[in-house]
Amino acid sequence: MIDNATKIDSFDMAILNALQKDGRISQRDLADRVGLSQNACWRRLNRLNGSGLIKASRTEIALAELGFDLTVFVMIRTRHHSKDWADMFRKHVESLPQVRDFYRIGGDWDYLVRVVTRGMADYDRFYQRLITDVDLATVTGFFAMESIIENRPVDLQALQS
Amino acid sequence: MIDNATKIDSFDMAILNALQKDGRISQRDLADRVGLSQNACWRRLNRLNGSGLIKASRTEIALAELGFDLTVFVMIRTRHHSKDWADMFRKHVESLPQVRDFYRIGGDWDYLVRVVTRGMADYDRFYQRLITDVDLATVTGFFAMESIIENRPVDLQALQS
DNA sequence: GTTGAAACACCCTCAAT
DNA sequence: ATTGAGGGTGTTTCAAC
Repeated sequence: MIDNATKIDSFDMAILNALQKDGRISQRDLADRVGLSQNACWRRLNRLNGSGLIKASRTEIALAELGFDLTVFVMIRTRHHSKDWADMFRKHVESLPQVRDFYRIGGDWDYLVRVVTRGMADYDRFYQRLITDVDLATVTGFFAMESIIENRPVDLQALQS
Repeated sequence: MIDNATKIDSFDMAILNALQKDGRISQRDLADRVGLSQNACWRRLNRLNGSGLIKASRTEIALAELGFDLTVFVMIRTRHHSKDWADMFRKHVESLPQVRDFYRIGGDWDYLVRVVTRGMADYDRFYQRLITDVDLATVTGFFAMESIIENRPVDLQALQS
């Protein structure tokens, strides 16, 4: 899906870095920040937009202030390991609106789901729907007491040391 | 921190919903989508920007394509439960660049950290630094085999059923 | 890669309804 | 709440270097 001919240099990295932190930065400020002219920066941005490296731009909402104040990490162990069952289970989990992240993981557990709910009653609605008509071996929820860091941008230019 | 006088109606919810999905949507398209005039939409957007409900706008990068292809959920059990120790531990974890999310959780474990690394060697750098000079009871990593859903917007208007 | 300029789209404000 | 219009800002393209 990514154009492998796309070569990414440190200017591109700086652009992506800045966009991660602030998706609304103006092209003038972006150009200043990375040390390019507005024109050159625009050309690179255009290339990056076409490269597939930029997935989306999202506004982050203070969900807790709107009542979505309970985050739960749900670890799931399944009993079935066929392709068909896995496909069915995926669709089932994707259909639950409280789900924000959904990973297939290795180790003791098979899946990890991060759900954001409007309090415990809403979490229980999620849980009841999760286990309805689906045969799961174990389901355990780890309740977030405090979000210390959420969705922190990755430093693309960090030295590998 | 939130102005409690701010009343949020279904138009505001629709605006926040749209911004979650696309933080770069033009005000014209946004107004069309939520069914308001551009002018009315702008006024609401202004109010929302001042309300604290809008935290940030971030561009999501295809990190795996840039080599950041290993996501690990790290569960941590501590041995110390004083305020001072907790403050020190927080700063320690925040200083590690691979950390994207950091929660204090309830249940069997004390903390959950989501890290994104450039492969296993980079994860091991994180791990070694994590346990250096810090006395942890247990550290277990759950390695993501597949990201099925990542950072899905919350449907603010979903019926509570 | 750079600057500068023109054309266009978008944002913000205001007036009137 | 709405439409419409004007001015300022930001984006995009182009020409020249």
